[in-house]
Amino acid sequence: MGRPREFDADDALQTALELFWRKGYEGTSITDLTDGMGITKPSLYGTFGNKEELFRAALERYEQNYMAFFWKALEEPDARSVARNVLYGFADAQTCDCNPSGCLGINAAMGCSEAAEAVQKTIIERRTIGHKALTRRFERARREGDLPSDINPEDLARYILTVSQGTAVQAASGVGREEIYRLVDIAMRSWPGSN
Amino acid sequence: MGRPREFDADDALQTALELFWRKGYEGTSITDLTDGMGITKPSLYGTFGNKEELFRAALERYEQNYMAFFWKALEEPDARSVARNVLYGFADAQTCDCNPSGCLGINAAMGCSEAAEAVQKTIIERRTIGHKALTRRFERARREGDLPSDINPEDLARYILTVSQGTAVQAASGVGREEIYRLVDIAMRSWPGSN
DNA sequence: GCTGTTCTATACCGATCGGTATGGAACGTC
DNA sequence: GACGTTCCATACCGATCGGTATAGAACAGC
Repeated sequence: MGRPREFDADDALQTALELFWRKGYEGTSITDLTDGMGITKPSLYGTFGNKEELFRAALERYEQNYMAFFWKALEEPDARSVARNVLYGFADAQTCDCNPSGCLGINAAMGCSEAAEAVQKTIIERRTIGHKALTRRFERARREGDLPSDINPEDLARYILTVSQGTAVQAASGVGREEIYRLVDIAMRSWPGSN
Repeated sequence: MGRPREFDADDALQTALELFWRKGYEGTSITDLTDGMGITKPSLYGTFGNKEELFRAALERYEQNYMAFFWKALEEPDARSVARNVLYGFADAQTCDCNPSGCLGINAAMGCSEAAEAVQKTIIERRTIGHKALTRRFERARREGDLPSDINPEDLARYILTVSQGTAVQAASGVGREEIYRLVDIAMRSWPGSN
């Protein structure tokens, strides 16, 4: 029933995702989106609702397609491997030649006007979810004797994620993968009992 | 000669600095600025040139008034104290109740449109200057036997600055000073010979 | 008090922002 | 082949973007 759409909604969403990733939420205009996706404004609004809904769809796709390593890393047998895989997983995602540099969440949510507060809040919530999951994984490691009992799992998780957010800034400003790898090696030296 | 201006240019610049710090370069509109500074558009343009020049003036003031600790830290006698002072200095600046949260350079330069490319580039250059200065300080420390000779000063400097950029993201998303202090303590454990 | 200069207030500029109304083109169904 | 439905193209909407022209108000020097 009805005329079929002339574009692939999945391809279009992928393009929107990459644009938001590269230029942020407010830095990407509707014209940027329609030009990049190769569709017209009514098609965009008809298919994706509005700019904010499109961004949320892109964010969800981003998490499923590029942040899957994080949840996978939590299944590593020991806490040190979890931390390593998280750090290197972020480093890889942020410096892949086939992706924009840096992190979608950070590029999109920093320094935006009041109009983007809802989007900003959502991204901070997502970060909090990741922090809580990593904290729980480290709590388990401590119960299992995998981490010293004087370690605070919440602080350790925040440290790992903070380094990853820092590498996102580095990557966004053009620092390459090899440099970031070496930096992550140094970060891992802070691991309990490393030296 | 001529009518004297009815506002204090220094106060106005300070207000602009705080607005840019809080909402970024593109996230802060001219109306935000004039409203906050309590002046009209012609006064703003007459005094500061245009938005970009005003931002550059605010950035310079920011570095002089809020980033002075960094250059001071380089004068510490040993490399470990340098690193500690840099990390805690950033943490303090990013989480002071009297300032906006986070870092002006990061809030302003992440995820902006092509229109802000020149500003973005300037901020990245400033970061590079800081990285080079810290690298040279660590090179000196290595020569002085203050750091092991198998340490790469450039990578170590990048690690310290990356953690600080990560804490800027944390602070901007509402994480408090005490949490960031504890995270910095963990980061310092990666220091050569700490454990 | 006049003049020249500098500031401020208002109103305005074209461009772009996110979003939509309208009309015609392309389909599946009957 | 007419019909209802869906999609696309164009043109448009009010609001806001960064920036400015114009005109009057407030001063210093003479």
